[in-house]
Amino acid sequence: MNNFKRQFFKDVYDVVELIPKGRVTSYGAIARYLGSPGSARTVGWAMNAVDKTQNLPAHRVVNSQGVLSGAHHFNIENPMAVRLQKEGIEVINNKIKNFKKVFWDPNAELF
DNA sequence: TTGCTGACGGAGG
DNA sequence: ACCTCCGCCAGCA
Repeated sequence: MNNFKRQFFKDVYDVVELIPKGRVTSYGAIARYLGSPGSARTVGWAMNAVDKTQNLPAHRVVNSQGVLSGAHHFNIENPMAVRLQKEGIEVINNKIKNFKKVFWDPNAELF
């Protein structure tokens, strides 16, 4: 059980690392890919636990609406929105424009 | 153990 | 487009 949790976290990080530059995915998509469609919040929790120590593109993970719901967890000097815009993603009012186009679904791209 | 919180998601109104 | 409610799973006091 405890081992399962470890694996779940590890898988989350692995999937996040696989997100291509200029693309984004959602917490729910990751959770679903890992076989726990109801664990979207846990995915967010995992991100919060790792972003301080690891170098993970957590800015490429948003909610299902394309909103940067976790932007306030990033360093003010290096905001989530700016990081995304540097990768060519349009962010307007804390929300990703053309979300469907830049959306990267691990369930479809991976297998 | 209980209850509250939260980087969520979907269904309704 | 906006707001609410409910289900979900860990962490924490």
